[in-house]
Amino acid sequence: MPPSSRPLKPRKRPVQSRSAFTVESIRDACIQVLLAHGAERLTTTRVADRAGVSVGTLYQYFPNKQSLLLDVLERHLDGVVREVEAACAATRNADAATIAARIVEAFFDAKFRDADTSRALYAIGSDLGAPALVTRLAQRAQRAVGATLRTARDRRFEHPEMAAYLLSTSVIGPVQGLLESGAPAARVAALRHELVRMAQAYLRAAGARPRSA
Amino acid sequence: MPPSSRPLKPRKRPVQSRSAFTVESIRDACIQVLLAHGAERLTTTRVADRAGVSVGTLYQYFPNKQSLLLDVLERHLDGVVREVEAACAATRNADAATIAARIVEAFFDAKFRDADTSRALYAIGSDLGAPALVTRLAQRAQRAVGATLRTARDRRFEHPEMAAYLLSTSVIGPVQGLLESGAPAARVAALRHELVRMAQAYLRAAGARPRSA
DNA sequence: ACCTGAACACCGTTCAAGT
DNA sequence: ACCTGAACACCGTTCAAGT
Repeated sequence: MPPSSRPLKPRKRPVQSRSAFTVESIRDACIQVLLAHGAERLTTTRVADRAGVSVGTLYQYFPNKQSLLLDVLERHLDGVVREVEAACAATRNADAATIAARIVEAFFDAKFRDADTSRALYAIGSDLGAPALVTRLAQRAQRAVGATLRTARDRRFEHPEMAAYLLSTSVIGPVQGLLESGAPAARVAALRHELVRMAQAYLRAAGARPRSA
Repeated sequence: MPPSSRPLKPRKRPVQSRSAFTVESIRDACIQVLLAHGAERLTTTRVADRAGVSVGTLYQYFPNKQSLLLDVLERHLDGVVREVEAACAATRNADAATIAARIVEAFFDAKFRDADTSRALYAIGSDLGAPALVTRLAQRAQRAVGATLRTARDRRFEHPEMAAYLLSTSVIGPVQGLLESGAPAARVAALRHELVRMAQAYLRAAGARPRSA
């Protein structure tokens, strides 16, 4: 059946604790299969096998393959956004340079903490539905960033949302490229530092000093 | 058969002119189906139907579905890179701000010239093999950018390749976000302008003035 | 409540037969 | 040289039957 013709969300919620364990093992198996076989070899049967259940069980909790992949992707991205939000909360009222550095570093580090998984999950990014999810989570990050930018003690931004958008999204490409190419740690570290410089340079250019022009 | 177990490149080359037409119509049909039905409804039979040929014919020129998608994606990206390369060639020996502006604008405009197609093609980005292709073309762009940065009349860069990498990749995220969200033209224009500012601010920070410190 | 796995439909790919 | 389309294998999804 065409997977896009049905609602994707209404996956069943586990009621008993043994099934909560089942669902979690299916998610784990999904990532493992993704890492071991790649996205195109990822089969619902294979995931179920690896999880030690039958396909039927998988379909009791995930209405289709895509919803499983999106669920796994969402959990990953949610963790990343959570760390960005924490960085924002922690740098309120700091100067713009510090804010820029902490935010960029938070995103960067969250992505590279488990680089293999991050990389494998990019493979999901195409399935229709993923863009929407990514957009939604990106907006959450932008809200946090924008709110913090407004508190910068040494800068006043005319369009904090736009600055937040650029700050949040400009990191994506460089990071994605590093993950995909499997760059060595030294290069990763160098680019992390360079990204911070870029973010700071941008905020310096985009925000005016509040008192003295 | 698993699509990843066989070499993907050796697709047949058309010899007679009528078959050259056939191949081109298959490529066109592929984009049309992508736009009309989306990536997950894109079926080799559907593409062949739309192209007015049989599936068998499609498989004479493309060893499998993925190679067709990659071919279409490659043509698109190649065009984009070509425009970036042209912008680089045209701004040699200009000042860093001009170089930054022309390069960012070239990429931006190439992507938004046919925004629908650009957006639809992101759906391919996942198929294993696409990351490699994207990486390869991104490197081509970076070489061009790096070479031009070295000629900037008012700046001297310690690591022109790194600056080129950041300049090239930092545009990807913002543009992708705009395409996916279908942002209105006004917002697109505003962000285009802001991206230029960011690129310029970064080059100012990353490159030293040659004579007077 | 939860699990199983054979059965069904659809799609990628092939190949013997045509022009 | 090029094209056709029925045939085959594999995978997503379902559902009747089990505990």
